[in-house]
Amino acid sequence: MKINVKNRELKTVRRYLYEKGLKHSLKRHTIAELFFREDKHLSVEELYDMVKKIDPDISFSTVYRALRLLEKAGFAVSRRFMDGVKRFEPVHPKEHHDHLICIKCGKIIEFKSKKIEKLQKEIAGKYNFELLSYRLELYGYCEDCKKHR
Amino acid sequence: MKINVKNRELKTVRRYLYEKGLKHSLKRHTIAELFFREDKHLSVEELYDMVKKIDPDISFSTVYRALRLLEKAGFAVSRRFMDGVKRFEPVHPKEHHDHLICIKCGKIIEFKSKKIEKLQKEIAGKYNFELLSYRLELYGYCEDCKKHR
DNA sequence: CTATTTTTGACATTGATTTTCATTTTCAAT
DNA sequence: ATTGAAAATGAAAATCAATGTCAAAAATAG
Repeated sequence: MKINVKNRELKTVRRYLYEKGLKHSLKRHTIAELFFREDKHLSVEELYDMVKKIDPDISFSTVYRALRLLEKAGFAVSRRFMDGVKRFEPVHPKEHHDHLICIKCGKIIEFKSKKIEKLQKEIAGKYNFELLSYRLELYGYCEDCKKHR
Repeated sequence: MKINVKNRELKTVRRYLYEKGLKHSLKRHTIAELFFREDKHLSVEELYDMVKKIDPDISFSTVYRALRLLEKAGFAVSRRFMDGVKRFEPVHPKEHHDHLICIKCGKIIEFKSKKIEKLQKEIAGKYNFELLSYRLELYGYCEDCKKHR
């Protein structure tokens, strides 16, 4: 039996809003649903362009604020890759992961490596750092793009 | 006998400028000297603030352009950490390195790990990526800051 | 020293992000 | 269903870092 991740996320979002005394609107719902469905790294701009096709009356501001809200609530995290643009991705109840980024087509692939994590902890320990988070990004040409460049 | 890194860098910068038909100005010299002397990750803003104390007649533009020039010439590289601000660091004739960043005081420590690099190559290979560059940043509290937080 | 070319400073522009504020919508209590 | 208080929304403005423009100033070759 398959769990419907998207609906579970949306229910939790609704509960969060309720607990915080915030309101649940159709527009917010549309945005969050699409965001969870896509389940990718998206900039405000990118998500806005997709949202527009579903409901042209949703403004950039609303998409922007919805993503900030999702982030504050812990349903999304944001990061900037080398282009300097902030991108959001849904947070899943899954482990930390890192990114392979194609510098030609922009494709982003997630991966994880326990071995690398272990080495990172060792390094932090060596410098007496209290390690809280980290980012590892690998840049290059993806399988498709390295053929035609 | 200690090698004067700073002067070696400046000589090379001067030669680079000459080869490119560019001019060597006192202001450029002041900026580059300070940049190499500090030998840290600095934003244009940060370097500008330091430069001002030496020569208040140097403008932000000039510092900005000097750093871009150093970057183009290969004497500096730039990157953005999580605060989204571009920072430059002098390039030394040494290997790739990564960063430990204190989220309280902003201190940046460099480190390298051959083991991690090897694992990265393996991962890129697994996804048929042609790996060109990468960044690894570890965030947390440094030795000093974890005491007083 | 002078002519030519580059550099500089001040300001303008860009592009992304964030804030403002007047208006509209939501939601709980009637 | 109506209403009133609080929150959400859209459009526009403000912000902020990064970058571009251009007339005036400075550097270098001759």
